[in-house]
Parts: sequence; structure tokens; C-alpha cells
Amino acid sequence: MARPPASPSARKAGPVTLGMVAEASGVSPSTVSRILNGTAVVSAEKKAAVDRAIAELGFVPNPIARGLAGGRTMSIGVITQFIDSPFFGVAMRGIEETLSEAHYSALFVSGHWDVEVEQRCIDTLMGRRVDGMIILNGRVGDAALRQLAKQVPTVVTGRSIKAPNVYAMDYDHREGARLATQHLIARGHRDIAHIGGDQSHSDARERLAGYQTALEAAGIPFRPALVECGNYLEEGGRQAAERLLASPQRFTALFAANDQMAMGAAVALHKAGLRVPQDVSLVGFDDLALAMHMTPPLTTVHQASLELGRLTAQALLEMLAGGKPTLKLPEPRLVERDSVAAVARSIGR
Amino acid sequence: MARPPASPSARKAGPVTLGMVAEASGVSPSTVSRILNGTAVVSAEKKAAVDRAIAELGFVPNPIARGLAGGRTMSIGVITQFIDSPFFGVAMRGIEETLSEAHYSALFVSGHWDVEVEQRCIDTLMGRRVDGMIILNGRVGDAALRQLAKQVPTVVTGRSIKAPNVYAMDYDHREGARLATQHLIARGHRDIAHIGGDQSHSDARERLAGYQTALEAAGIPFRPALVECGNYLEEGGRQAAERLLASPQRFTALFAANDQMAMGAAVALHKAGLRVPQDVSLVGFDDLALAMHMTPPLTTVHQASLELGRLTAQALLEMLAGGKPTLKLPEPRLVERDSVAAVARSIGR
DNA sequence: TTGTAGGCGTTATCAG
DNA sequence: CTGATAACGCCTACAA
Repeated sequence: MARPPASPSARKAGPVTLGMVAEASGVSPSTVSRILNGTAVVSAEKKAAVDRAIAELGFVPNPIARGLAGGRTMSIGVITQFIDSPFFGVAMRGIEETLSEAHYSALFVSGHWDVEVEQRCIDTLMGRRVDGMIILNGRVGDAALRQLAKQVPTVVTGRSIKAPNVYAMDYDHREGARLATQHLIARGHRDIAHIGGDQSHSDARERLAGYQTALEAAGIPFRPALVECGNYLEEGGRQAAERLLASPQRFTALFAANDQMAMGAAVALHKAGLRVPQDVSLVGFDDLALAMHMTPPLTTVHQASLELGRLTAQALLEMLAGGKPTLKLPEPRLVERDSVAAVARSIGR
Repeated sequence: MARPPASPSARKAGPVTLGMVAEASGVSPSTVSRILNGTAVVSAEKKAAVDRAIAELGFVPNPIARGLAGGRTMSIGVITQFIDSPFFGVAMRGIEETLSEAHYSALFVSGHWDVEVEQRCIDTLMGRRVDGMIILNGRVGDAALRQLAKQVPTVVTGRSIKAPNVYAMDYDHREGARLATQHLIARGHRDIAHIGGDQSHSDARERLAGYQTALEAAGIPFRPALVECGNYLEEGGRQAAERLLASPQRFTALFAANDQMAMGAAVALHKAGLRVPQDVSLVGFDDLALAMHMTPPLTTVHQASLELGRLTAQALLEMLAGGKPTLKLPEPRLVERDSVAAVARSIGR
């Protein structure tokens, strides 16, 4: 009877090597390698013998050696901006899940929204011979990206770029923002303020554009004084809301370009004695896990972050397999919760 | 004039190898290796020549090859439970920062609170020949940990274990919980409910114990009916609060074992028409980034998560350098914000 | 102090 | 179909 395979971490001395498997099953190392990789057809009996030896010895191929031998390292570099981002964190989970199912490991690094840091991350990752790269809303230029893609297949989000060996996936931020604003308009709001993101990011510009589009479609003039920008963080949202509150502008609704800023804005509103949604309606963007647990639960535009992670990983996997991915992100959709109220129609007052 | 070193990612063909550096500087590969690792004393002139060659060629040692050659991989395995945890996310950031300063890379993997998954993570990580391991509140048994530590230095949080090559760091959860409860008591509350965490985790048990300790110290009898447990997630907190609300028990304050559950509880309170803090005071635990941006901003026990990450990494680095770390986590402290109000003394009503 | 040789665990390229 | 043999890029005796 075959002894149950020993857990690798329970092994005593040096790890079981491919060579040991070869010896134990009476074939050459090359044959074992072939079986492992499906590189060539091997006679059934030898394969059986090897498989048994692998199981008995509890052999696990060494990715390091594999990588050195010019083969693949079975690892994928993933660049995010901050590893503790509530939005990208979920995407990373999706990436990790999908990748590990395919026996790949993800190497997560943070670019800190800084081109140079990000470039260094890329260099580090390439030094570790990753087989592919996923860049979540990176800041490096398209040129650097093309350069990178010459070495490994690359999937990027947050930008549209057409280049060999690069697959770009992005949300329709504009449409999402339009939806949010339109929802407010449909509830009777006309004085709608917007807290935008850092306008050097295309997604922030798109969201602003979507806001404008909805306004225009409803025949409401766009008033620049009603938009203040933050940095996509709670604090920035709070400050932007405070500026709005301090200005002479009046508004009955607020559309924040992401949930974190919406959260910050909610605090500012609260401190100013304004209630959500009775005094001002609030809509966010992203649908972070916490959106539904805010008080009141936040109406927001759903971005499938887990899906985003899964799909980017899946796309990369397809490229690694020599295919051409055609995956697309789901359409944005509004999630209605309790932070929006209708404005009372003030007919002929 | 020496040309500026080419960025690795700008290189054309194959990477620059140690051998090429050796050739360019007219020494043997071993000498270059020695200089790189400070393994032996080398004549100043040769060292200068090599250093120059390294700079000119933009040589970066290949960690993969290094790892294979039995040296170190300059990578550290980090096991968390969920990569998108708001609490551990920040800790991971600290780890990444500290490690990268020392030119180490972190390999983050998620154990999903599951012993088997976690064990598989450990095996994967060891397969990748990490030089050390950081396990954030892991679930594997102490035995497995000791076994692991035989192979690489290990730092763990969330448990106390004394073993060779293992360094355990933990917070004083009990004291933190005591502080929170005491604060409520000092504000006049006597009917204080508690939303606990999963009692199979020691930190959750400790926090409950701290709550009891404070009660006892104030001569307030502990009432089991006032404690409901969740899973450290918002949803669990909401449900626990709902159970509490549905029970015949009355309470004027609520101490949640973490901020996420406090957030969920806030929603339940809100839906029940109860205001925080006017109707019920609320205290959390962890001081997540979002605690200060809740409405109202949450009074909570500060756990220095960034510090936690930095210190675990630093401790590991010290072990890697052959030292014995003595680092300790800062004491818990209460952060007062706006979610607690005093109970009006109801004398002789 | 420095160079040579061998090996780390795999994969790839040849012959057979 | 299968087995030698040579890399992969670096480290570490051992020898000089």
C-alpha cells in the first residue's frame, strides 16, 4: 500500500527533487519533466510509474529552478497603488483566486501613484522573472508599457492603449457617472454638486464628464462652482464638501466621484448639521463593501471590483496560453440605497 | 564619461549577468559575487572596477538564480487571512515598506481563516524558497509553526508561542477592551452591550474578557444576554445588533469588538430609529482609517496596524541578521470621537 | 586575495 | 518515444 504522500512542510531533509522521482520510477529526468509539462507524449506505463512516484514522494516542482531553467516562474506581477486600498484590495482578492486556481502566484507591489516607484516595481518584478504583469490603474507611460509588453504579456486597467501583448480593460466611468447624476435629476434635484477625483487621472475626468453629460441632457446648465476635487480619499472628500458648504452655492444633492470621498463628505455634512438624505442627497461611486454599511446606506454606482480582479487575471491567463482575450467588464449600474431622497416640487412658490 | 546606467527595463536583449560584469571588469565571477555579498575582502582596485562595471551595465542580481544557488531569494512570505482586510491591509503596507527598504520583497497570500488553505500557502511559499515568514493571525497549529520555523525564521501575530526561531508579537486586546468599556462606564453607562468576535479566536476572547474586567471593576454584574457575537465583519455586527435590539434587554451603550462590526451595528441602530450617540453610545476597536470618517466619527481603541506591519517586518529582518528581536507593540489607547455621550443621571425618577 | 570547478532543480536541444 | 547533455545565473568550497 502506498503511504500517504508526505506534506512538503513535513519533510525532513532536502526537498524531493525531480531527479529523485526519476530514479524512483526508473526513467530519465527528462521524461519526468515531460510528463509534468505535457511537453511530449510518453508511454502510458512510464507515465503511470512516474505519477505514482510523484505521489509517493510528495514531489512538488521547484518554481525557482523552473524559472532559472528559462521556463516559467509561475508567478505574475501585480502592481496596485496601495495594497490597502479598499477598492483594489477586492480586485486583488479576485486576482489571487483566479491565478491560484491556475497554479500561479501573484506578487503584489504598490506603486504609490508615483511613476518612478512604479517603474522600480516593474524592474523588481521583472528581475523576479514574472511570467506576466497586471497593472491596476498604473501611472507609467504608454511607452514604458509597450516596452514591458515586449517581455511579458501585460494586462492594464484604467487606460485605453492598443499595443501588442497588452490587453486593456476599463470601466465605462462616464456612463456610471451619468447614471448617478441622472438618478438625482430624476428625483427632482437640479442643484447638484460634484466632488471629483484628481483630474490628472482619466477615470476622474470621465466621471466628471458623465456628470456633465447628464446635466446637459436634462437641460441643466453646468456650473463649475459646484464642483470641487479631492484625492479619492475620505479626507479629500470631507474637505471638498466643506469648501462647497462654505461657498455661496446652494445644492440639494451631492455626487462624489467615489465612495471614500462620499464618506468624507457625509461627515462634513453631518458636522454642518445637515442630514442625509433629508437635507442633501448623496451618491457615491464604486460600491465598496462599506457603502452598504454606511449610515445611511449609500446609493452608489456599482463597480464589480472582484470581477475586475478575476477578469484581468483570466485575460492574462488566456494570453499566457497564447490566446487573445476578449473579456469585458460588466456595464455600470446604479445601486439604490437610502442616501437619496426626492426634492419636494416647489411649484410657483 | 560613464554613460548613465541603463534602466533594466530599457535593456534590449538578455539581462546583464554577473558573468558579464566579471568580464567587463576583468575579474572572475566569484570575485564579483564576493563583492556583491561582502563575503570576503577584495582589493580596493578590483572592487572599484567591478562597481563601475555594475553601474555602467546596470546589473541587477537575479534573485531566482540566487535562490537556486542555495543563497537567499530576498523574499519573505506573508500570510494574511484576506488580502482585502481593512485592518491587515494597512499592516501589509507597513510590511511592504519596511521590507523593501531592506531590498526584500513580500509575497502576500491569503489563508482565508482556513487551516488547510493556510498550510497550502505555507507550502507554496516554502516552495518559492522564501527567506522568512510573517504570519498575521494565522490559524495553523503551533506544531506546524515550530516545524516551519526549523526552515525559516518566522514572526507571528495573534498568538503567544515560545519556540526557537519564532517571534510572537501581539496586542493587549484585553486591556484595549477594558479601556473601551471603562470609558463607557465613566460616562455613566451601566447597561453596556457587547458585540464580540468569533470566540474561537483568542483575540476575540481577550476582548470579551476585557469587557468583563471593566464591568467587574465597576461592580456591574456581567449579563451574558447582553453579548452577541459576530464574525468581525460589518454584516455580522449588524445582525448581532439586531438580535440585541430584538431581545428584551435594554442598553444605553454598545461596545463592538471591532470597527467593522461597530459600523454594521450603527446601521442596525439607524434603521431602528436610534441615534448615535444620543440614544445609544457606540465604541469600536481597531481604529481603522474609516472610523474617523463614520457619521458620527467613531470612538474606538487604537491599534497601530501600520506599526504592526512595520514591527513584524523589522523583527524578521533582525532575525534574518542573526539577532534576537525585542520589539513590542505599543500599548492600546482609546481614541475619543463623537460616538459616545454621557447618560443623564436618572436620580430618583 | 583570487580563480576554477561543481552544483542548485529544471527545461530544452539534441541525438538515438 | 526516450535519454544524455548542456544551459539558466549565481554561490561556495577548494585550490592556488
